[in-house]
Amino acid sequence: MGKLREPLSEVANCGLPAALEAIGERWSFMILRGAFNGVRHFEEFLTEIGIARNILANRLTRLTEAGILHRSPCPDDRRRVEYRLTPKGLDFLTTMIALRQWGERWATGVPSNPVLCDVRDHKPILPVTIRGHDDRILSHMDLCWIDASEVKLEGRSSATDESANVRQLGSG
Amino acid sequence: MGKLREPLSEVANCGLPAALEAIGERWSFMILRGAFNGVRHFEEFLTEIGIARNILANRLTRLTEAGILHRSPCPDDRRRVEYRLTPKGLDFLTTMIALRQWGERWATGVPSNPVLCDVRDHKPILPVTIRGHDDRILSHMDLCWIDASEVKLEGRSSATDESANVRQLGSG
DNA sequence: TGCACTAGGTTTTAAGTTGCAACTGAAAAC
DNA sequence: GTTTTCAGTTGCAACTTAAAACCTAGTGCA
Repeated sequence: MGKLREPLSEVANCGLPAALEAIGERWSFMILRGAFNGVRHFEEFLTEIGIARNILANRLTRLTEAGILHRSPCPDDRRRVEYRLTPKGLDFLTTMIALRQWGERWATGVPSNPVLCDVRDHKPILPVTIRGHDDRILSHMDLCWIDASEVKLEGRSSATDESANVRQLGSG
Repeated sequence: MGKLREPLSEVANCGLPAALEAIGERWSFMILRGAFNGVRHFEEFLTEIGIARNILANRLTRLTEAGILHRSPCPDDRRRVEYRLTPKGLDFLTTMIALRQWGERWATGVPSNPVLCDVRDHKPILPVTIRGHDDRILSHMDLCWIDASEVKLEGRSSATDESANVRQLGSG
């Protein structure tokens, strides 16, 4: 298979292009959502998310190649194949929940059911947030880009040293 | 423009399909990344992320229609158009950071520079996580789906009441 | 053993999408 | 008033997607 598509600009070392290369295609999120809900088999994905057969086969192959799903033949029924989330796949949950919550916050009239809860207390989870080193919740106003060579790791905040390589984020 | 694509399965009231309808296309994440980094104009996006002209025009229109970007003509130069993130767009940052961090954690040899930091102390932000009502960090093992009618809102955890509508998440 | 059926794919073909390059039209610069 | 710039649009070829038919190994059952 040839490749017309450019590999989503490698400029600025950033995990985004890499991530999008793995899961950026239509349906990939939905397939992973299925996987998180216990869907494991081809025909099950097929009916669960209403995707075309050939596309599903292709996406499962790609997600497997990307190390997000693990493909293993079932020992008891050798026609069947089991797709399971790898650690990398499981680690994707945070992103998926963040996206889902965003969709719910801004979609019109989505009552959202069932609700994702803590098994311990059966209370809904908090909205996913960005947190500072001190666990403070940060908005885009509180963020900046700093050159890797200049980040303060554990040292005490040495006042407001005006560094050249600090860029504010987002719109003013 | 006709539409062959199905609207990503509305089964299970979930914000994901809604979210993907808005930003699920190739390039949309990259365009938003640009926007968060202060990119505002057509030609700027064009050179910054290496997208085709017609595709960019199409995506900017769609993101604007989805209420994620706001399009306004520049008062000082009436040829120019300014695209800015709306509150909905700004709220997408959490998801983008989560995806980016995931990409960085699992990509091979991405040193990640510059680093996203807290403007206050110049220390790197924490990895984005899922938190319970009590702010505990939760993994997929700690999560379950509960029917909206049965979620505990503020009440004391009434022991481990074995409810019928509780479904464990992810693989066992 | 033979036959129907299932699971998980491929193949085929039409329809839709993407990417490049060339073009447009209005506003600014010179 | 000619050239340049900005933000698009158009035309076309290459590619991807979707739907339906087909394929193949493995099961269930008589």
